[in-house]
Amino acid sequence: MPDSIPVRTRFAPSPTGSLHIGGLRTALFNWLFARHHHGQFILRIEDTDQKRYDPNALQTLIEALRWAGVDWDEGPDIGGPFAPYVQSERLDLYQQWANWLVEHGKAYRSYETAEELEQMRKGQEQRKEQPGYNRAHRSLTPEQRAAYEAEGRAYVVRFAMPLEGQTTVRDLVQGEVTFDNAVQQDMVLLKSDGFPTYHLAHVIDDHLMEISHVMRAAEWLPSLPLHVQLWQAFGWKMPEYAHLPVMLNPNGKGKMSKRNPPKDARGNVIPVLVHDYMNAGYLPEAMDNFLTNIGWNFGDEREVFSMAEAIERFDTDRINAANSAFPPEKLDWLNGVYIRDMDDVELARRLRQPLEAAGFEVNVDTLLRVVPIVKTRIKTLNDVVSMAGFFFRETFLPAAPEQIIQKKMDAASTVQTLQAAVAVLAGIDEADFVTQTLYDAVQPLTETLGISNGQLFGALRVAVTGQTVSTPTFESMEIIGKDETLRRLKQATALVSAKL
RNA sequence: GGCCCUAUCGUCUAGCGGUCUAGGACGUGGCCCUUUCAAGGCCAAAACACGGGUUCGAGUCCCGUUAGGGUCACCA
Repeated sequence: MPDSIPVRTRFAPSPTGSLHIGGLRTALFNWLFARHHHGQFILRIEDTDQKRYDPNALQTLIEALRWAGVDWDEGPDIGGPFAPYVQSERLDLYQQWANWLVEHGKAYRSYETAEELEQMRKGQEQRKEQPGYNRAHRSLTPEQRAAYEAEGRAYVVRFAMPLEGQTTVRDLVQGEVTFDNAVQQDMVLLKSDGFPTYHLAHVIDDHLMEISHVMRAAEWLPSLPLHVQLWQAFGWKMPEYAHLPVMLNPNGKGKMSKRNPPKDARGNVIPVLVHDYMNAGYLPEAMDNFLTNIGWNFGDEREVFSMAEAIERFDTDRINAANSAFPPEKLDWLNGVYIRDMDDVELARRLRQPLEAAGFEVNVDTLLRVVPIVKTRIKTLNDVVSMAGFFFRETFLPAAPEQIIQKKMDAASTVQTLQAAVAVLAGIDEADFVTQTLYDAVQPLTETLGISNGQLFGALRVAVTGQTVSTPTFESMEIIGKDETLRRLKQATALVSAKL
């Protein structure tokens, strides 16, 4: 289904730090939309605020997007027909068009100093007036202007917003939105340092880069009338706008932000940056699926789907206009789903990193054998460390004797149990040291010892793994091997004996 | 406070006038399985904010109220 106008969307973050989780969702939606319509997705860097510029941010940003599997057709790293894709390298363009607006009476130079503006705001506050620029320099006489110029004053270029009438836009998500022009501000388009503000830069770039659809967070909705008027002032064809619902804190109070860190139901801090999720062991597949499900719905009552499937049916008509709270439990659940569904070899590959980061030397053969018994037990990749890290520990860390002793047992009965198990296990050939054989050999001991499976297996499990919460007993023994299993059981016997 | 947006289970959502005694998912509770922890299976509790209209008929359309959110910079 060929579209009449080629779809071109963009993600235009400002490089002020690592990518915000909400930013990733915005990127994802733009990307999904472009891919669905067989169009292009562009990455553009909006570094027009010199005060907030972070030189490492671009790299981090790219890293996060790549991690999530978002790819772009044009961007600062790969160039493209409308390069450069970094706004600080396009300054002359913005200045040129700002001048054009001034020359055509659509904008004007404003010479107030920061202090003067501060004064004005204070006055407004005292008089309990609505804050905003008073348009003092909107109609300066040529003489006044010349005087300020002669003074050598710096100036900003402000947009001359229409003073009456209304601005109505049909937003793809929000529907028809109408604003009174009279309450709008004469916003700054070009700052005194020669850099453009977002308002000016995005309109010029979206025009020049032939962007067809602007999908951005609903936080931008209040400045939409300004943008619409800017498009009209330039006489350019406006792209479609789609304002995405804002992602709110898990409790629904306020949007997710770095200041004011969100918390989950138990009071744990919820990370806001994509890198935090990367480091916490979340899978990009799960993260993408999760984020795509907030504010958009796959349909058919399906919640688990790949990005390839999402691309097939992604469109703006299923985007919800209502804001939504960030559901952290759902992310954990989804991540678990993806871990369980993953091929063992692939999962092993991904488990390696967190294991090594925890200081373990990873034996790949062992890891491959461990994967099947951990995959249903972990929610994040990092969970493997606490659940199965012991398989890779250089020297075994035995559990405390109290932990080896099971419910309704004492040191004496535990020692008796461990010794009985050692006797049985010692008689099994190394080649037969596999789960089922071990189970069949050991289980009958419950009869002779008069204890339950739970007591028997529990004692052995804690003795052999060193953990009260761990992978299952016999599976773990098989991986650990006969010699080491026996050694650990004897060590545990000694440990508990000391309690007699 | 002004302006704008939104309003279905605790949460993410389905629902686009009759098929809604409102569906799915997460979470929660219970049961089963069980060797810890999970996973898995089964079951349960849980919502159309309120008030007016429109209509034969409203969760679905309109208005108001209330509530929540966003935004009011030479930041994006």
